[in-house]
Amino acid sequence: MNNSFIDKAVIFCEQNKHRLTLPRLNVLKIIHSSAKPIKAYDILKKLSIIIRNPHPPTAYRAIEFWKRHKFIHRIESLNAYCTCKSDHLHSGGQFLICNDCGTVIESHLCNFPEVFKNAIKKKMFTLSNWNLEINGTCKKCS
Amino acid sequence: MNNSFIDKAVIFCEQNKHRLTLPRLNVLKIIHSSAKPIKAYDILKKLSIIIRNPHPPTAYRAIEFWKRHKFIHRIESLNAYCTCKSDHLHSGGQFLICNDCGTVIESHLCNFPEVFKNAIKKKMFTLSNWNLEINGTCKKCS
DNA sequence: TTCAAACTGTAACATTATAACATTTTAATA
DNA sequence: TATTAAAATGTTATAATGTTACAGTTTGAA
Ligand SMILES: [Zn+2]
Ligand SMILES: [Zn+2]
Ligand SMILES: [Zn+2]
Ligand SMILES: [Zn+2]
Repeated sequence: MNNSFIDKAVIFCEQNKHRLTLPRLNVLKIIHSSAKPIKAYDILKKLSIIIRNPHPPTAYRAIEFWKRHKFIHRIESLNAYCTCKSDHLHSGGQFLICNDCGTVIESHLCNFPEVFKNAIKKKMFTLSNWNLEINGTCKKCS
Repeated sequence: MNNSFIDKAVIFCEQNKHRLTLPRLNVLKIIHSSAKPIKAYDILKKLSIIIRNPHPPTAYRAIEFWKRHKFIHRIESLNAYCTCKSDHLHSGGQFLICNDCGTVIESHLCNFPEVFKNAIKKKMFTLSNWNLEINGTCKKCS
C-alpha cells in the first residue's frame, strides 16, 4: 500500500487543526486500501475489526468528513466511495465504471468542457460542481 | 399538462407489444406531471390515489420499465426520477441541478465531447453510457 | 481550571430498494 | 374454444442505505 495519500491526509489535518481521530483515520485507510469503490456498510464491517461494534453514524461521519475535504469521492450510481486519484484536491469528478468487473477508474479533468459551459450558459445556470459517471467496458474486460 | 409525451409512450407500447398497464401508465403520468424529479416513494404515495394500497415493487417495476425504454431518467444524486425532456430517446443525460430550489433542467447533448473521448481512449475504455450531473444555481435563484 | 467547540457513542428510526413466490392477464396456438 | 406459456402484477417480507437526536468525551484556548 502506497501511504503517501494517507500522509497527505495526516498533514492536511495537522495544518487545518482537524482532529485525526480513530474512526476518521481508519475509514480513510479502509477506502484507500479498497481496489474498488466501497460501500458504507462494508466500510463499517471492516471498521468493526478495529473499533468495537461501530454504528452507522461512525462510518458516515468519517465519510462525510473526507468527502467535504475532497479526499474521497462518492460514486452516485453505485452508492460507494473511493479515494481521489488525482494529484490535487477537487470536487466532482469523472469516473469510468466497468459494467463487467465493477472497476472504477478516475479520470480527472480540471476544466469543464466548453460544450457544457455553453449548454449551461444557455440555461442561465451558474456552475458550482459537476460529476460525470461513464459506464462501459474496461481494458481488461473488453 | 402537455400529453404528447404520454401519447408517445402509448404508441411506443402499441408498436412494441408492451402492455400499457394501470401501474405503468399511472407511474409515467405521475413522473411526467411532477415539476421536479420525484422519488419512488412519492410516486408510490400518488399511485395510492389510483390503485388501492400499492406496494414498492409496483412502483419500482414501472420505473424500471420506463427507464429501460428511455422514457425516464434517474437523477442518481437525488434518488429521483424525471421524464426525458429531449425530443428523442437516449440513455444517460446531462442534468443541471439547482442547489437552492431543487429544480432539475435536462440539457441533452447527443455527442460525447471529444475531450472525454480522448480521456477514455487513453484508459482503453469502451463507452456504453454516460451521465453528467451538474450542481449550481438556476436562473431564478441566482 | 473552566468552558465551549469539536467530536464520538449509542439507540432508534427513516428512506430506498429487492427477493421470493403466488396469482392474473394476454395472446398465440393447438 | 380450450390450452398454454410468457408477461405482468399482487403480496409479504426483508435487505440496503442513510439520518436524527441526544448523551458523553476530548481538546485546546480563555
Ligand atoms: Zn478526484
Ligand atoms: Zn472491467
Ligand atoms: Zn433525456
Ligand atoms: Zn433554483
